[in-house]
This record gives sequence, structure tokens and C-alpha cells, in this order.
Amino acid sequence: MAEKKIRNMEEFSAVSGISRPTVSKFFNNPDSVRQSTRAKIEAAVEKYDYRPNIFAMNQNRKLTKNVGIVVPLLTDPYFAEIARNLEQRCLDAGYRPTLFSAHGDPALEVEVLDNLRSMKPAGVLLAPLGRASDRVALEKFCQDVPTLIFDSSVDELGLAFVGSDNFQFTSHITDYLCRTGEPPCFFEMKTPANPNAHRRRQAYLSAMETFGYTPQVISVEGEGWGFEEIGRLGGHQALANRSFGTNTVLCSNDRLAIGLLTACYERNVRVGRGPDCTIRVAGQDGHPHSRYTCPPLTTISHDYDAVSKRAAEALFEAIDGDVSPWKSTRIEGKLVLRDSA
Amino acid sequence: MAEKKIRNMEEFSAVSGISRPTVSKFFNNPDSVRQSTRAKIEAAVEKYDYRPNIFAMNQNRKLTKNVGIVVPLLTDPYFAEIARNLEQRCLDAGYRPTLFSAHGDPALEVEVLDNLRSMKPAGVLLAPLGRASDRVALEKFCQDVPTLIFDSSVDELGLAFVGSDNFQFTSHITDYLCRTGEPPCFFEMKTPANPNAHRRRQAYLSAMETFGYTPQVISVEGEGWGFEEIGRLGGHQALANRSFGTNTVLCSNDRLAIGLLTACYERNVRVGRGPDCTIRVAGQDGHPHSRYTCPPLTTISHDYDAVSKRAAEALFEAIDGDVSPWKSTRIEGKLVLRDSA
DNA sequence: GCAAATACTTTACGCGCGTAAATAATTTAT
DNA sequence: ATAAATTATTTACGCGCGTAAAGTATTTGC
Repeated sequence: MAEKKIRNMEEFSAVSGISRPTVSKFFNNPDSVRQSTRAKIEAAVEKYDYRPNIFAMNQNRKLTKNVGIVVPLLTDPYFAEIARNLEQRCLDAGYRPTLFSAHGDPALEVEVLDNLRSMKPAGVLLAPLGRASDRVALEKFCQDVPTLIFDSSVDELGLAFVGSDNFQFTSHITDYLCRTGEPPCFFEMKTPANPNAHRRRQAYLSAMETFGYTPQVISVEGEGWGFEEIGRLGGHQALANRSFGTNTVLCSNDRLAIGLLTACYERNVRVGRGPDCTIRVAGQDGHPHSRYTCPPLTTISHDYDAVSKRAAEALFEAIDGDVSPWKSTRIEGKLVLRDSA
Repeated sequence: MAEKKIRNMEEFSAVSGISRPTVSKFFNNPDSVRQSTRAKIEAAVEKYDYRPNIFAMNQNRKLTKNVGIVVPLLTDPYFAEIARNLEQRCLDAGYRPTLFSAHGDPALEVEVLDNLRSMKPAGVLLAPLGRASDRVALEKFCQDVPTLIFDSSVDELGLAFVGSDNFQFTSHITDYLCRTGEPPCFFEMKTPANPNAHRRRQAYLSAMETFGYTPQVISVEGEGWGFEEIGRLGGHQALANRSFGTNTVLCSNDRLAIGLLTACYERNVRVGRGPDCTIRVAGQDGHPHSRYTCPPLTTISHDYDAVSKRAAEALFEAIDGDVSPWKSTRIEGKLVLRDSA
């Protein structure tokens, strides 16, 4: 690794003594060439530190190994975590993942999809923004690119949907809360960005009905993606107004719960199931941070592994040509019992 | 928007009635063509929904508008936040940012840089992994691509360094803690991934000396990037062994502090400055989550805006040809007083 | 040792667009 | 209206690589 800089495959082919088409074949699959030539090329790679330009590679290829991963908001640790998971699975399967975030902005989401087209992806794993998404743009994209929808479903869009069973989430944790204490109130945002929130409210209402309790939904104001702050402010208001009809609050998601916990702390309201506690708080999502709240948050957690596994596998199968009708896979959550409820 | 699908600029040029080179010029800068032709092209864009392939665009361009942003770990909300900030500044300046994460893996960091080369970036904003980074690979990359280092400095690598003044961080918050109560112990990881940690320990030692106090450093075991858990486990141990010589603990970073807070909760140790509290805990970073711990975490916060602004501006200047010698800009942190200390 | 099979080289074109140079058309100024 | 300036078109090549076809060399089986 000292000689002059190799600028392209042509030059590399010259110094390696192997023709360019064969070199190209090698980089596509080292096993597709004879051992002796493979050795020569690998020696030259080592010596000249050459790597083909990945974008030029994909330019004229029938099928690329590119996979796009799109999430609504990377600053939300939940999405960061699931995205990291998906990236790993793509790499393990020999694909080349590229991560994008819409940063909570529908216009950016559309732009991301447009850019994604340019890289001729073999497939895309897309978690839509939700309510705010440009439906028409999403549909057009899905017509052109094999797209698997995850996290939040949009009708029968794309190849399939893989996500969590939000109905089961809320039913299950509501059940738990009812059995172990007073029935929960439901704490949510009035205008949630994510359609999963609606399912969770529905599930709460129906679970409460099943148990014969009167449901009580507290919907707090607030726009945007600062859920913790919305939960904190809404929590203060609810606590001040004594809006919670019972001593138990089930939050629509963990980030709201985290904000509510802070509000409780600030009002000197003890949270937990101990005798000195006046309120129980539970969340939903299994947010990476929920383990470290005080008290640690009882929640119902996404099965990150299962969701990412199913989503990735479903996409890869579709890429490999296994056509199957659209279907929705909803994976159950696991109750994580901690001190908050 | 109904006609047949336009596949490339050639076809688009045909249907728009404008020659391809002019169309190309238009997409590069709509103002560079006559109003009347601009109108025609824009009408055709609307009608046929055509967008040029961004990767083909950059293939043969002298200077692209691509900017790579590389962080060590996107699942850390601190990096997610600073990355989002940088992305926005790039967009505002007319650049096209692409975000990469090394996922805490030095090998992946090198791979990311190799891929980055393929997109012929005008410049790169790089937060190195730190200790684990492949120094040689980083140096080579910086020789080829205008690279600005942020967050964690590596000697005189790249165009310049912009980051926080870790020395000031620790001095300042140590000063605050000393003035308002017992002098702090310093809680850190034994083998931190990030070199900033060393500066912070040094700053602590020197600040304590200045005040005439005996410093006490508690270094806890733990590998990897799960700082909260490391802080929690280490916290339990330290509390059990009564390792903290005073009632005040300054953590090397907020994530460790968050873990320590959880350990305190789990041991029923009241944290804060109230009369019923037995320990004060402070962090460093101004982590997005620090506002929502219980008690809310007193910390010294990065000036996210200033760091990202200076970093982006410095890179853009270098891209514009303003050569200036390597320099290090370290921005002061702001003390954020909350209830934990 | 020979034919068949395999692997490689040569040649040539394509991907989608940037860009340069010469020419033609259009605008603006006079 | 005419010359000068501006803008558009035509033509042609380049970026770095994929890929197909035809021919040549090497390996393998018997």
C-alpha cells in the first residue's frame, strides 16, 4: 500500500493483471472467480487499497442490495433502537442498509422517499409518520418500490405490515392494572401523530367495558414530538384539577409517562405500588429509557427483536420473489413489571 | 400528472421541449435559465413528476453539495440531537446531508468512511468513536476529504475541531457544587470510550486542588455503550460500599448519572438538595433526557446550537476555499440548575 | 492426450447525468 | 432595424461501473 492512487476499476484492473469485467465479477461475489485469480485480486486490493464506488456500482445494476430504512424521528430512542435493529438484520442478510429520518416533517418524508428512488433500492422498510404522512406520495412510492411498512400501519399499503399488536398491548396492561389495584385512567394526547394511539384508546375503552368499569380518558393538549414535555404539562394540569378518577394512570406511551412521572415528582406525588404511594403510572412501548425512570416504569414492551426480524424477513422474501398477498402481522408485547405500577 | 412515466432527463427534456443541457442547468440552479424556459420546465416537472437521479447527478460533478455527518452511536440521544441539528444547518445552507452511525463499532466507522468517499462529499462532519477509532484510517480519510471533527478531538486531525470545553464544563460545575454544599466525588467509567472523559477527570482533579479539597474518583467497571446500566450497577456497588466520601457526586456524563439516580431510587436514597435528601447528584452533557429524571438532573449542558453552528460554518468556509490553519474551538457549557444538586 | 467444460479477455454498450465547445436562436440595447 | 449580448441547442465526451457477446485460454474428465 504505497504506489500511486488507483482511481477506478480500470486502473485497478491494470495493476492487478486481471481484466475489468472479471474484477467487477469478483467484487460482486469473490467466490465467482477462480481461486488463483481471486488471490491475485485480493493481493492487489491489499496493496493498492482500492474499493469500488458503491454508487457507480448500483447505477447500472439490475438488482441492487440496497435497502432503505425510514423512520419518522431518529431523536426518539424507540425509533433509533428499532432502526439499529433493522440495520443489523439487513447487514447480516447481505444487504446494504441506509437510514433516513423524516424528522417529524411530512414534506421531508416525501423528499426522503424521492431520494430513495435514486438509489434503486431492492426494498424499503418504512415506518410512516402517520396521520401527517402524504398518503398519495406513499402510495406512489409503494407502487414503484417493494416497501414493507412497520410500526404504524396505513391500510393495505406496500407489501405487508409488521408491527406491534397495539390492541393486545393496551388490553393486556389494562388487565394487569385492573387485577392489581384500581382500574386505570387513560392518559393520552388529544391529537396524536401516530395512529397507534387511536388503537390504544379503543383497546382501553373496550377492556374497561369488559371488566365492567367506567373508562376515563384524559386527553391533553400539545402539538409536535416533545411528548415528555406534553406529558409533564398535561400531568400538572390533570393533577391540579384532580382529573384522575382513580389512583392509576395508564399512559398512551412511555414518553408521555416519563413526563407524567416528572410532573408527579414536581408536585411531590409519590408514584408506585408501595403503601406510601398515591398513584400508579404505567406506560406502553418498552422505551429504552423506561428502565431508568424513578420509579422504573411498568410498561408493555414492543418485542423489538421479533418485530425487526419479521419485518426484515418479510421484505427479503418479497425481494426474492416470493409473492404473497398483503398481510398484517401484529406481534404481542411483553409486560414489564417495574415499580411504577 | 398522468402521462407515461419519465425515466430520465433525456425523456424529460423531450416532453418539456427544452434541451437536456439546459434542463440539467435548471436543476442545478433554476435561476440560471431564462424565466420563460424556467416556467416551461417547472410546468413539465409538475405534469410529469420528474426528479433527477441524485446519485447520477453527483457522479460526474466537480463539486457536489453532499455533506456526510458521522456519529459514533445514533441510539444515544445526545448524538441524535446534535446530528439533527447539523443536518438542519446543512439543509439551510443548501447542502445535502447524509447521516451515518458507526454503531459503536470501529470497523463500521471505517466502512462508513469508505462509503462516504463514494459519494464525493464536499465535506464531512465527523464525531469519531474516540479511543477505539482506527487512527490511520481516519487520517487517510481526512487527507482525501475536507473533514471537520466535532464532539471529540483527535489531535490535529482534519480541518479543525469544534466541540465543548470539557475542562470548563467540569471546572464550572465542580465550582458550583463546592460553593453550595460538600465537595463532589467524581463518578466515572474506568475505561471510557470517549476521550472527553479524561479531560473531565483532569478538570475535576485540578478544580478540587484549587479549592483545597481532596479529590475522590470512583471508577466503575463496564464495557460498551450501555452507560445507564453501568452507572446503575456501579452506583449500587458504590452505595453499598459507602465509597462516596461526601454527600455529593459529580458524574462524568448524564447517562451515568441517570443510572446512578436509578440505583439511588432502588436503595431508597433520597437525591436532591432538600433537607430530607442524603445525596446530591450532578451530571454533564445536558442530555435531552436530563430534564425528565426524578429529581430532574442538575447538569452542565452542551451548547448544542453553538457547537453545531460553529462546526457547520467552519466546514462551509473550508469548502468555499477559505483555507485557515487547524484550530480547536471549544465552547463553554451552561450550568442547568435543577433539583438533583 | 483429447474433447468438453470452465474461466478469462476483448469489445462494446448502457446507466443517468455533468459539462464543455461550437453553433443557432432569442433578447436587449442603441 | 441592426448590432451586441444573452440564452438555448447540438454534439460529444466523461464519470465509474454493470453486463452481454464472442473469442481465447485454462482446467477438468476420461
